[in-house]
Amino acid sequence: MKIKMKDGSMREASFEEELGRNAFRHTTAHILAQAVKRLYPDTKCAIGPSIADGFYYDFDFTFRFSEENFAEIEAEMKKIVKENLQLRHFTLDRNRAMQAMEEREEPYKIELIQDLPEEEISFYQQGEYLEMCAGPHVAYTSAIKAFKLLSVAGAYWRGDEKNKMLTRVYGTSFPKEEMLAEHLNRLEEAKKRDHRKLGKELGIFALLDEGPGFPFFLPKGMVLKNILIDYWRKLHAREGYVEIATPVMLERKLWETSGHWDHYRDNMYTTVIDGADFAIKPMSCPGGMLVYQMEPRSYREFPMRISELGLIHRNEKSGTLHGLMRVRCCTQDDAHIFMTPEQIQDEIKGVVRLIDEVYSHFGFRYHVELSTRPENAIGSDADWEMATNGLRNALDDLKLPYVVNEGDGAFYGPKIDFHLEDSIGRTWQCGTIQLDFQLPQRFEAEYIGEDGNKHRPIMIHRVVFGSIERFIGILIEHFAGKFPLWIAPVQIKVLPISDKYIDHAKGIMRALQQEGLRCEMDGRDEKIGYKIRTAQLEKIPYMLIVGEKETETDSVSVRKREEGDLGRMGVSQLLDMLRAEGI
RNA sequence: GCUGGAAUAGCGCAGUCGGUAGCGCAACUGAUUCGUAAUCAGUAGGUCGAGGGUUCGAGUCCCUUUUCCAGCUCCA
Repeated sequence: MKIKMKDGSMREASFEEELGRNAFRHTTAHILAQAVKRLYPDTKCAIGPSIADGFYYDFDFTFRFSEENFAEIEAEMKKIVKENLQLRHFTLDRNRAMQAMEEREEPYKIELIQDLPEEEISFYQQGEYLEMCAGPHVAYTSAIKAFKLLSVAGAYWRGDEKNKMLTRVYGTSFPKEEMLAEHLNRLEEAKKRDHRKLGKELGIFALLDEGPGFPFFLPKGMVLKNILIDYWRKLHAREGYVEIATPVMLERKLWETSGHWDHYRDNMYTTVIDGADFAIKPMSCPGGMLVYQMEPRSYREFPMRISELGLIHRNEKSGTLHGLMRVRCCTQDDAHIFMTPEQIQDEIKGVVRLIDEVYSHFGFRYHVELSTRPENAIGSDADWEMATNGLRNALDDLKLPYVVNEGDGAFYGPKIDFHLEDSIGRTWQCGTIQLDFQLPQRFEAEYIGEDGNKHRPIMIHRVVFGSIERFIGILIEHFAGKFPLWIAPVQIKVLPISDKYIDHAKGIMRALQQEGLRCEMDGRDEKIGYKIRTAQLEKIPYMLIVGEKETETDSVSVRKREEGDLGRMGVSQLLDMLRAEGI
């Protein structure tokens, strides 16, 4: 494909390359806008970029727009493609650009021009349609062979909730019909992995009207949660952490000292006890500080790694809740590390390695972001710079690629975030490492240094899972509910062929339970095919079929979730096989 | 929180023009005793999310509200 760049030059790029794909989708967005203007000339256009899997365009319609309008627009878009319009690129100086947009009565474009620094403003024109746009674009509209409008939603003008809400139309496009069909199919498949659907089907968790955003963990979910916690405790003991638990609810004065009462008030649940204000903790750090403060501390204790599985509550806005991924109450696998300035680099690196070990263990791919000072920050510029550099240097030392998120840090310090992907490619922050100079200062924390003088410790907040709830959500989608043996809530189901073999089946089940395996039996009066079907739908890793032959020879027929029938074997042979897989 | 959509049996869904709620699976009972993804028959199950209104009559129309879904904003 030929691509027309902003500077007027032409480049060759295929759809497989980001440049080509973005130009392709971006051009489709222009075709959408052109069709909309033809059909509903009073509509005002805002912006229409390409995104990961397609494109969108924000419009200000004069009527109630809905998906029912899609057919009409898609028909008009097809016409525009067929007309094979050339995309002409040119620039206008600020005055003429302004004039052109005023003539066309495009108030959003005018606002954009006012904020643009350039003197020469880039435009693309296709047929009668003129768009102020930095491009790049494909050369002719006929390149867009396959496209589809997907959904419509509200979006604030310039992403600011104080601004007017516009109507965003999402769509996608491909050079071939088959590619579009394949993409739509993939979206359907992804929906089947949705942790909210699977979490319900597999009996892992529930969200009820009585507790919006407060998940109920069902027996199988609790098994999963406890396995993750066991794994986590083992790792942290190995890494030299000590574990504490601090109260869920603490007095207002503590939150005033920590700064949360001023900076996090809207998100905290509060109550009154004996006339005093209390807040349910939205994070565990202030409680952790109190533990640090209980005794005089020495540099000899450093680095002091104190972990806590903290049950935290945050009053998240109703519209932001999302299954287990975004909840109002969750368990953070928190830890606070107190140290000397010299220990910063090594400690951060240690935590990064730990997080990498855990994510790799589950087979996750992740990306790292460094978030810098936000607007509502507390603390001096110098502290922020030192803290930010500390994180940056550690990442550079480890040669870990990362993107910088300007202004996205916590109010008390910068952070490194680890993001994991869900089934449809949305990413969720899980692990985070935050360097904090503020809290030790606010609590006037101290330690006695080698020189015998008092010093202020440096503090790291860090989580590996992030929230265990969110991590479980990611796990469900990552494995599509087919958990590996070691975390499967039910590892084995024994299926007697008829009730004549129930006694033998029960014996097998008990023997495996004695070995610490999570094992159930399906003793219903059903045919074996039906029991297998049920167990497969429950996504249980191993099924043991027990009938006449097995009872006579004291064996089991093993069926594996993915591979099917593995043949007959004795229980000890089965155990060897399971141990080799990891249980 | 904002914009738009949705809510009917445990789950997945149908319900026409406003006329007294149905299907499949699951559950339960009985028959069946079976070899790697659904045996057959029967039974029971619903203040149609909640509250108000219009009407002779509301699952259906109107208002309020709760929750969920998509996106925005915000965030682990």
